[in-house]
Amino acid sequence: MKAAAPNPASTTSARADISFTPEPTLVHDRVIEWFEEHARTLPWREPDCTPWGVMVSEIMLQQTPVVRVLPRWQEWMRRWPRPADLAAAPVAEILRAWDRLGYPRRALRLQAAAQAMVDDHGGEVPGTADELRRLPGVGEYTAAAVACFAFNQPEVVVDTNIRRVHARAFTGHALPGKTYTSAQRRLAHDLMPATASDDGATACAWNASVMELGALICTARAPQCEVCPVADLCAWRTAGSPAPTEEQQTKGQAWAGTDRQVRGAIMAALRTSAAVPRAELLDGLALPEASAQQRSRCLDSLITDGLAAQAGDRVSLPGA
DNA sequence: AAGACGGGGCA
DNA sequence: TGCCCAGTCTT
Repeated sequence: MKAAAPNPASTTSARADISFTPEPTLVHDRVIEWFEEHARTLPWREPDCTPWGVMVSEIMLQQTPVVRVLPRWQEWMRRWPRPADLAAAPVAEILRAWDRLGYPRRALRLQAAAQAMVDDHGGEVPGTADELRRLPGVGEYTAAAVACFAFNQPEVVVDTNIRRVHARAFTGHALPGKTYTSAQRRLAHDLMPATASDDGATACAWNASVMELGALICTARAPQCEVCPVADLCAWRTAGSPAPTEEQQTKGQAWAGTDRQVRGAIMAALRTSAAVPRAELLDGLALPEASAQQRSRCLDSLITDGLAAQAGDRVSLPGA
């Protein structure tokens, strides 16, 4: 596939004055060619996958690795093949089917998004990033990703993998830093292939290819530069592969003893049981270090979030 | 701009 | 143990 020159006039910014090292078109061609040869075969990338299938995959893949998503995605698509199917499903079943993907509020938001599609979009996944962005649980990344991967629209897709590849190949940094800056957004935009000649096909290929390169080769910990198609062009390599600065270190979330751990333990217990007395549920958590107050507070927060329900003394998944 | 929000696998 | 992963939402 032939990549064209970067977008000349798709914005008001004076792109023509910006010069990149390395030359973007060269990187486009190399990375897209690499993708065509080495990309993983994933069900949501198959041509027959519906926009809904793409949407479900994108929500599941927020902060969750592909290998853990695969089996859950297969089951979800079998049980709820259209937005209306998920919208009509009991919340308890959805949370059980979400299993241990983590951040279960994503499952709730996905159902809310499905309901919005039924209410406002004729039961279909909306086809533009602006419409997608208004759905619950759909942020800047997911809106662009679904518009691009399901509807072939040349949106600027930027995830953690893409930020890292950009930081290394074009900015010369080891890591992109914790926050997504306006400078990074502008760089990603300026690096997009032109859309005039091919209706955005190369732009979408570029998005998918850079993401895959970041996931498989240009990884955070130990990048495999030996097999990288643009190693000889990479600004970070050219600079001698400097180590990450203090600023670029990732924050690292604590886990042991946090409310997130306790909430997760409560959800795990609720998924495998019918309604249980509150005290029995909280006392049964295998978390010796969690105080009674913390357990109680976390259960209350889950109820507030709509992830658990209490009727009288008994607690269960919502609607169960 | 920073913090909350799950969970498992790998170095 | 610490770090990382196709982010979003709230303050």
